[in-house]
Amino acid sequence: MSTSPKTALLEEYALVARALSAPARLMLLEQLAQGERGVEALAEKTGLTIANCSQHLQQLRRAALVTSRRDGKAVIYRLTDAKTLSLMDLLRMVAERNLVQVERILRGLSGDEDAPEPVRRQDLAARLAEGSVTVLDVRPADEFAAGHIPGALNATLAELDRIVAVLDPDAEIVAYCRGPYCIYAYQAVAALRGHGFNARRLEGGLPEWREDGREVQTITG
Amino acid sequence: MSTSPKTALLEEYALVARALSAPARLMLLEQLAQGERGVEALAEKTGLTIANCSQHLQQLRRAALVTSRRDGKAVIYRLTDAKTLSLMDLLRMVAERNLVQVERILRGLSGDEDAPEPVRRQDLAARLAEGSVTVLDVRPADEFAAGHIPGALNATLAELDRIVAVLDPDAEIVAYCRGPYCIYAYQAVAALRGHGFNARRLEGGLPEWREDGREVQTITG
DNA sequence: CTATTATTCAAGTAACCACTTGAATGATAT
DNA sequence: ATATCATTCAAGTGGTTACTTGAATAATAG
Repeated sequence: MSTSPKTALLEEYALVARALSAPARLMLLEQLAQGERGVEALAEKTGLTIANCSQHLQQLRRAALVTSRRDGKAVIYRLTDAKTLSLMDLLRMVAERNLVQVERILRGLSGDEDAPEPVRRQDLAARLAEGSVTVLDVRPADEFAAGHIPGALNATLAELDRIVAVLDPDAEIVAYCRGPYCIYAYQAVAALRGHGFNARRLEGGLPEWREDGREVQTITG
Repeated sequence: MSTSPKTALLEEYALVARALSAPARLMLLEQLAQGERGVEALAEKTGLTIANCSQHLQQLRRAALVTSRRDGKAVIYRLTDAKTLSLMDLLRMVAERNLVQVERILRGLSGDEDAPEPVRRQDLAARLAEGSVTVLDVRPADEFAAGHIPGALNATLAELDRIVAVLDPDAEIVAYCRGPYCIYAYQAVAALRGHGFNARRLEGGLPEWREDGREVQTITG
């Protein structure tokens, strides 16, 4: 108890920030934003070793950004609450707004010229209701199965050619992926526009869609 | 360019979080929330050496959380925009909501028993208009002079006795300080209640009051 | 130009963090 | 109980960060 309460408080706040200060942990949070997961699944998705993944998760837990529960032999992690998502989002907004490098990277992803405005979720919902749009989910099949926007097609970037072959060339396409941290949708839109399609990106991803309270479709295997 | 764009992006986001992950830098941001400052003034307020302070400020600048301009020989720093404040605030909210330690520290500051609800800013504004409340600014005199809530008294914690002597024992007192990161108001309220006063804390501090667009009084020396 | 003042840079040290490896724990099934 | 599986712990290594010290830059005053 040699430290003042002021320093003690600041150290706790700093702990939360430090938890967000490693790319590996941001990747984990992005995965968890899709839904709760076990350690092994997270390790596989992020490419971390299991021990390393576990240690990162414990840091996130210490910062109260995630919570865990036991399910048999497995330990299942999930985001503590929506505030965790807000924090990640604000982090991204500050970075995108103020860091030149970020803009350059994002511009590079979009094919460096005309980046069409992203489609807002409420607009997509309206267009979906009238059936005037094709929705493309650019995530791996297992994540698609666990929940996707109703009526969406599914194809990873590698599988885009398959989709291109069957799409109506005049269709308006809206692509989405895991969320604002995920770049699949950027790349898919760039590729589709390269094929001459009228493609745009959805603002946010599935977690945000869910957060809005909108309908989600699942495939039970 | 051996790293993928995905990793590059996450590293930029992580950079912003890392900038927030040291207590010294949070202290600097709290000071800057009061208004722009030069390096020396910041170093003195935070107790850092000048060189160390300068280096921390450069990290904050790299993360685009603060901006600097030259004014003669001095370099003046300020928060880049209101988003920086939002980030700090969200950080604090996550920490307060979910970290047991934080609650314990805050409870300790308030004299560990009955912590009265803080007064909301709009409520204080209304009460001020009808003159039914005494406002106490618990910051150092120079910060008080640079801007305070109109009609507020000023006393640091060390000077509280002076104020206690002249206050109407029946007065309702609202204390505030630098903002949510600052604990002076907590401590002042605890001390005043120890003296039998009806004292409460203002939610937020002067930066938040200003952010609301409310009137601020200054003393030009 | 030289001196002065405010800030930044550069180099060095101690502490800390990410990641790896291999062993230990905890829950379940046999 | 024993075996098995998922996760966590513990120890070690390389790289990074915070802070200190002393020198270097940049703007102004004389």
